[in-house]
Amino acid sequence: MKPSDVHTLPDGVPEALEAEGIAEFYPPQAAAVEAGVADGESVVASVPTASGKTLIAELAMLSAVQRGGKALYIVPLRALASEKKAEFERWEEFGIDVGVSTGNYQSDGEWLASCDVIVATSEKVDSLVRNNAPWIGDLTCVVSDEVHLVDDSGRGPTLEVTLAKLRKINRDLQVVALSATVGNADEVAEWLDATLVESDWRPIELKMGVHYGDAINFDDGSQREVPVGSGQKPTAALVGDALDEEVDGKRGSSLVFVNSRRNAEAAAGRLGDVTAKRLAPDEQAELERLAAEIRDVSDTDTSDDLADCVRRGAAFHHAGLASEHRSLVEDAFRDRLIKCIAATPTLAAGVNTPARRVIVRDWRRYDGEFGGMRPLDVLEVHQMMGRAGRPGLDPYGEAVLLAKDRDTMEELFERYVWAEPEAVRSKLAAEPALRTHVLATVASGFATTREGLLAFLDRTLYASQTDDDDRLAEVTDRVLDYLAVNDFLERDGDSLQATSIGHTVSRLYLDPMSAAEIVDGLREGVESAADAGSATRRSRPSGDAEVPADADAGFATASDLAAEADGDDATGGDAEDGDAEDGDAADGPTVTPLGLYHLVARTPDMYQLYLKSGDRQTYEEQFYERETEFLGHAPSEFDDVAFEDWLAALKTARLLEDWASELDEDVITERYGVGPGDIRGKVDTAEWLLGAAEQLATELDLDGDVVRDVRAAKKRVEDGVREELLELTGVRGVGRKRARRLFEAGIETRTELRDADKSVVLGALRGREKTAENVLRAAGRQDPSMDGVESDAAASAAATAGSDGEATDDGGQATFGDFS
DNA sequence: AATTCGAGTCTTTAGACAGCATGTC
DNA sequence: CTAAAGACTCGAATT
Repeated sequence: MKPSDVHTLPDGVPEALEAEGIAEFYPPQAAAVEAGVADGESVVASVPTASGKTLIAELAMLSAVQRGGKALYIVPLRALASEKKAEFERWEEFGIDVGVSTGNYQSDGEWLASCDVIVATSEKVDSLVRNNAPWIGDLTCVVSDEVHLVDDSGRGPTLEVTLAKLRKINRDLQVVALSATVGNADEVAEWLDATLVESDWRPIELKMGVHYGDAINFDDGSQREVPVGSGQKPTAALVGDALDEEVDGKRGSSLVFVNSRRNAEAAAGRLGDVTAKRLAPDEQAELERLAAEIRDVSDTDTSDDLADCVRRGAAFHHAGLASEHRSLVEDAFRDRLIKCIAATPTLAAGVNTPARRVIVRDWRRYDGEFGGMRPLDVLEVHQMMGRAGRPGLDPYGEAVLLAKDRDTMEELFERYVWAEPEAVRSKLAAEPALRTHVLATVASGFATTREGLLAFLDRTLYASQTDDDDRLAEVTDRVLDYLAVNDFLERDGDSLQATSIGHTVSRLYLDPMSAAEIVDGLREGVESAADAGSATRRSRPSGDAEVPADADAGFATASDLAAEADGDDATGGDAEDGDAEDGDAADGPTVTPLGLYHLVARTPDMYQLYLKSGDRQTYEEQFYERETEFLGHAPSEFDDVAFEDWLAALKTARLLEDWASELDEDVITERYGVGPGDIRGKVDTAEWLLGAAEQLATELDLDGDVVRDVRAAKKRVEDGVREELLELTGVRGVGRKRARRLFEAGIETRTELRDADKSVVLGALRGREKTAENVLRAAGRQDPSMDGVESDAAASAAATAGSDGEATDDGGQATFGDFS
């Protein structure tokens, strides 16, 4: 069967597909067409990665649009949303408009309504449904990519409930679910009333095997000699071997999966030795350029280490990388410039990065709940192995596990090579998942009674998988109690209704538990502010009498210590603000940024930082020093679990405070043991939660000061600056660094900037004319031209002094970058 | 005397969605 | 009930 056999596509599309080289459909694609994907029929396609799933989705969506409909493509990751959008945009010449909607980025709302195909994350779709996006009702076709993720306890329930809601809104909705090969695709198909298309077929052969001794033993019985030199690690031997084998003049790249970030970095460092020896001269030059670009992304150790690997042809990849790092590495690997990536599972789930050889080095991963190292799921290992084989480059892909003895080899064959993937099971019947979805379901009118709610939940995968209806009802009742107690819902006899605040929580996409924590915390903040100066102090354990009872002394000690220890003064100033306000509580707030950061950090919506050894003591001390700033009730220090959580949240809050005190990225990454990507993640989440807190405070009509404090704390974390720079960072083109330099040069407000002496502005911005002109224009200056203006010496001196070490450190690079 | 090597011990441990309204150095 | 790699530490051997 071929594209022109499908008569439901828009004119020209079959020809375009054939022009792309699709002379004949792959067997799973043909099966899907026979099942009616292009005729509006629902289909579940459970097929290996890279076997043409996307085309199945495209056939469904394009034919749906041709019939006058509208299609939605649901992805699990934001990065995949942009990838898919770019892919679908090639249909624009046939009149198909493509839009994206994620938390990060979204096409204009009105345009979205006019789009034919919309790509969005599952959470975003859920949110759009909650907020009654007008176009949801127009959908005729929904594609759910990677549906097997309904098995995920954190995010699976969202996908499940969202699909149920979409199907309820439009009874004739065509659902196309794309899944990795799983143990029970039939159950998924049954749930969605869809035809199942199941296949093991791959366009590129995948050889799976286990390396043991001096050879890879493949599943087809063949062997490949890969001797491990003395003092050499098997991984290095395998990477080198792949690179030495040329097929059509193309050398083999490798992907190595390991179980921790640290292992990824260490392995990449070692593998750099292997790749560096095998680079062509032109590649070396190219890699040097790439390394410089990577180093430029962020001034941190992670960035430097990555650059060092990359210049030798290897790289590591994990969630601690800045997103720019990630895409630079991914792109260079796809362009075959980087020969080998050592990665954590980020890469297995993310954007498409195929390699000739995939090495699953670590097949066990630490799991705290399990209490040790736990073998990875078959599904997960298969996902990694599925990355083997680059279409058009490799005749086959090789996926290799490592065994150090014969027994392990047998076990690995048994456990992964021959094994069927696990069945996917719904995780909906857990309290945290239901808490949020029950509220949303009631708030957006999908159910108005307990029975209606249960009837709706009966449309989920969970219900179709369980025989025990009581369990769901039982958890639902517990959740309803919780929501009623916290005033998110009202129960009147049998009927359920969301309160005004309940609606807000649902709309803001908050976990109700986060909302309850935030509301409690803010209320307490207001009360203690009203309670001028007599902020309640918690009692200390008896041995701690030497800690000054006076708040001012306590803060001074804290900040002095911090400043001394780090050799910079950024923390000091912030604590001083606290001093002034705390000492004069009669007309100042007792709601400090740290208090707010801590409040949002201990919410279930914020992913906690891990307390390392020594951290416990550090943050316990800070707990007592900053005690008055916390909003809400601190747990007793004898309640070990709760207290530790509180301290972990304090660590997160301190990170945010440091960021909002203009501490340099490298200092923060070092102090908290995180990567640049983690800082961005924390800051993003805090921004979102503080934005939600602001709206909750407004909605509850809390004291105006609190709203103002929340907004200021949010702005500070958003821009990464202290209070006094907020006005300057409001100017386009002025971020935390430039604002500080301008401030040091005596320019403190937008007006002062607009009317400032040009030479002072130029000096403060390190003599970069173009930048200075843009900044002045953004500030509203009529004649921003810098022609013939000389840098003011005092201003440029002040600017460099303000950012000391860093100026000498990257000065050369910054100038260099300026010319490009 | 400084440096290197190695055995034994200690420490640490993956990932990442969401509101709203626009733009870093 | 469960692991393993890397970082660190300390002491001995080497240069």
